Amino acid sequence: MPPLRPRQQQILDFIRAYRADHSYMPSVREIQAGCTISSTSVVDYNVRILEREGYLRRSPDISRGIELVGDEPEPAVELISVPIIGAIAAGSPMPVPEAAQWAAEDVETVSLPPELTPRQAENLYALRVKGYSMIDALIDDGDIVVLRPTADPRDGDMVAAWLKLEEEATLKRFYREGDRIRLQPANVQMEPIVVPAENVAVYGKVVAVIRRLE
Amino acid sequence: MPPLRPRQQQILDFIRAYRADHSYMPSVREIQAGCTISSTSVVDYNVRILEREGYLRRSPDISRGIELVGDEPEPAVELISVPIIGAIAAGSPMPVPEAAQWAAEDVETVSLPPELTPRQAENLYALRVKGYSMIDALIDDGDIVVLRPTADPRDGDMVAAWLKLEEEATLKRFYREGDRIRLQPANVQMEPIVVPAENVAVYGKVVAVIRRLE
DNA sequence: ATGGAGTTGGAACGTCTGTTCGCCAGCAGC
DNA sequence: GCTGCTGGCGAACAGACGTTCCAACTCCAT
Repeated sequence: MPPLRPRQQQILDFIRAYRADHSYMPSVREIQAGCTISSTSVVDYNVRILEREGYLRRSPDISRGIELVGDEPEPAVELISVPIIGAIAAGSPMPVPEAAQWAAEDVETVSLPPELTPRQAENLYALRVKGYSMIDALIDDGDIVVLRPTADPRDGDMVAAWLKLEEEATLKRFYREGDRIRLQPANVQMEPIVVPAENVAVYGKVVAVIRRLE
Repeated sequence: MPPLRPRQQQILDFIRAYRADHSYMPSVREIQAGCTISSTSVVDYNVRILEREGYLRRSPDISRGIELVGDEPEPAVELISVPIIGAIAAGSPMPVPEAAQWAAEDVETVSLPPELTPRQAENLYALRVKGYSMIDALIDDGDIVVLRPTADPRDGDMVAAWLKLEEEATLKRFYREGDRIRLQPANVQMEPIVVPAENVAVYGKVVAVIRRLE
């Protein structure tokens, strides 16, 4: 990465400082005011460079849609315990994660090593896979999948989806295509399925798969 | 704090999940869509209650100006560290585990949680899978396989085998059939291969597979 | 029923905010 | 001189977004 121009460094510093004060991100005009820049276009110009250089990401047309990369507050969490709240299989209803269940003492749990811990490690839960219906996602009978509730999955995310009409749970890669959704098996040899968005409920995003063979 | 209404709990869950996915906060309309609410005013109404009850804070007139109050980390236990001594791919020679390598400081390692630790946990090593040639063992590009050296594998064990003639590494279930060996893909839809015993070198037995998706 | 409190639905208003476009100033190379 | 490049400026546009108002609906005690 080439060294940043003063302006860009100034803007980056401002965003970081702002981030420390609020949990939302600054708007272009707030950056403008904070760095005493006289036009929003200058901010846009430099933020665009910062994005190109990989210092941050932007979501187009979204207010305050800046995301700092490498912003993990990650205070070296050593080992976190994730409850296995049920099983997932094609044709049986999917367990819905509820905070109430997590307090229960009799739930089995699995621990995640640091390498497996996602940046955001809140509200994780795990499911045991029953049967071979997830085999196109490269997931075997007995595997443990670790999930995180997701508000709106991004294209390419591996998600646990419930097909309402078919009454079937499935693990596939998620792609939005207009008002329909393409679910793509992880196994490149297999064909995707495309369904209307209203037929799909996404319960979570797969953050890890664990298979124990001995 | 009084118990939350379902709507409010739903909205709170959505905001938390959303925040796991982005570093900025959801807009009112995104909450609306994500919770399948038919009006933004309903969102506003309930978010107002959540604010009054102290679950979050809002900055008036600011896009995505919601802030969650309170964030917390987690405890820890024990875990063992396994060195990743190389990569495995069809066609490239398989790294041989040597105690000498393990002392090296620059080797990457992966930690195994207690649930993944086999009873016999000595001399474990791990390999990173390159490419899609192990897909019939339900193993994806980038997966980590944890192995234990084995003298004579038992039938049904998943082993890392080196096919001498083909110069190919592979992960398959191991079955002895007289003076030949049947290597059976984990994927039940795929066909086994049968080779003479002298064409197979077994480097280790797979005790766990770890896949990280985020 | 009856009324009121709690909640939802629909729509509109006005502001907030990202984005774009044209223009200008310096500066290096030819 | 001309040209291209970088960086800054100002204004305007279009869409994103918070907010508000009002009608309607549910539920429950009266």
